Amino acid sequence: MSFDNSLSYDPNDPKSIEAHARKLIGKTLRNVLPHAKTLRVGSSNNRTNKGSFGTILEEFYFNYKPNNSREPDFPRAGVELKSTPLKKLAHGELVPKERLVLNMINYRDIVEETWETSSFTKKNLLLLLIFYLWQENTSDIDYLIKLAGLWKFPEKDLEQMKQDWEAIREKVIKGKAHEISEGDTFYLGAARKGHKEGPIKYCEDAPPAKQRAFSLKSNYVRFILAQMQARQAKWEKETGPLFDSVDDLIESGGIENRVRERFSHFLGKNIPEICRILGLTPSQGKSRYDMITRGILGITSKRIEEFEKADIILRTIRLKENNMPKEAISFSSFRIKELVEEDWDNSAILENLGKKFLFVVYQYQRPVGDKEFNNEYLFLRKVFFWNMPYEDLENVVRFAWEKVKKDFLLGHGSPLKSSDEMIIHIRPHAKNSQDLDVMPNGTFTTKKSFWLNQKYLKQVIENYN
DNA sequence: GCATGATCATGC
DNA sequence: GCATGATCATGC
Repeated sequence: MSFDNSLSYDPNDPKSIEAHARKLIGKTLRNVLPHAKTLRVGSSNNRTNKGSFGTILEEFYFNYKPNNSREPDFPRAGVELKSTPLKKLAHGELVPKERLVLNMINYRDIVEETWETSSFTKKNLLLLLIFYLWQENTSDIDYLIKLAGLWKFPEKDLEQMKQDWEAIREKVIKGKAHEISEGDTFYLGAARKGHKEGPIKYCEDAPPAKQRAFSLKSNYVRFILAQMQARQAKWEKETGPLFDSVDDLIESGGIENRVRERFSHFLGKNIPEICRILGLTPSQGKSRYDMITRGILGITSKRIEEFEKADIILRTIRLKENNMPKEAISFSSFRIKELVEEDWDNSAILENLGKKFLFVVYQYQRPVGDKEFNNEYLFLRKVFFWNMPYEDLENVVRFAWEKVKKDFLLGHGSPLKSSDEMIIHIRPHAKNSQDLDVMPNGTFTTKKSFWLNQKYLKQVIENYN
């Protein structure tokens, strides 16, 4: 399979594929594909403009040629794309219109396979599901896409599916493929599927059997739908938007302009004044300045929808008069055992530091002789997007990470100091000193995380103008 | 006064 | 109960 170079997502990364898929929610293929009307799908000698929803989606939205490979659709990410119709019941409830067909059953191959090595598990363990609302007399490009997201089967369901798969395999081994019926199994069914040539001969001594495909029964699809709807509802509850509507986005000129605009009214103001304008009372929590920053963005104590989608990390920094950040910046605590198993390319720190940051910088300006870091003296100074230069990541952070990994394996609990001047350092990040993590040698140490060095941050902020 | 270790309030 | 996004505390 070949991928377009100019993809607007990373086909090797499940999260990126999912993010691309989620942009479809609330839209139709016609909305997202400018030339949808004239699209012609299929191979060159078999082109048609009556492509089904799934083929149009694959070929023109995800930009790869549909295939019959035994690999998942996104082989490096291990993600299999499936789109499936919903229908609306009289009282408005959305339910799956049909079972979800997965891969074809190959009667000759399955007898040689085990569940673990099967073409089924190779292909279908991580699904990207796109649910669209089917409507009568409507062309595929006009179906409204209701839901999109990754789906992983719960472990106990996989166990049942394994048993179902084995039951189907048993029948084939006994030469009874022609007797297979959907009632044989529980979650994973063997659905009759296509094949105009009629029953196929798969074994000398057995009667020919109809072609079948592994499928999820429609009530199982209903369960998936409910789970994904719940996840979507939770997400909506926990996130707030920067824009109320398309018009709002167009008028304000996109995320970057909206962010500048929101902060511009507050630049140069001190904390008490910002809080007065916003009607906020600063909390006692250590993340109080983060909350004020979110207040300026118009989204209090909620995740920001557009930042989540664009993978932007928002960080608030307080500078002292000499431009030195008062504190370093922390990342999530890691599990040492996971860190030492990582390669650089899939390391958590590379993933984090590879992202785009929005730095919101406040600075103290204290009257001469006053040593108090009082909110009165803290002013909003700079707001800017930043991402770490490639050379810093590859020439410094990479070696820092290698040292950390090596030292943890040798049993050192605090492998990298900020005085090592390697951009990042390791420090405790825990509830308290009893909140522990396990070292490779079995001893315990306080949970740790990576932190961005203050000196490095000072340079980054000074370099921005 | 900085570097390092320890910990907090909050939201889910 | 844990992660988040930070700040607080202390020893050198």
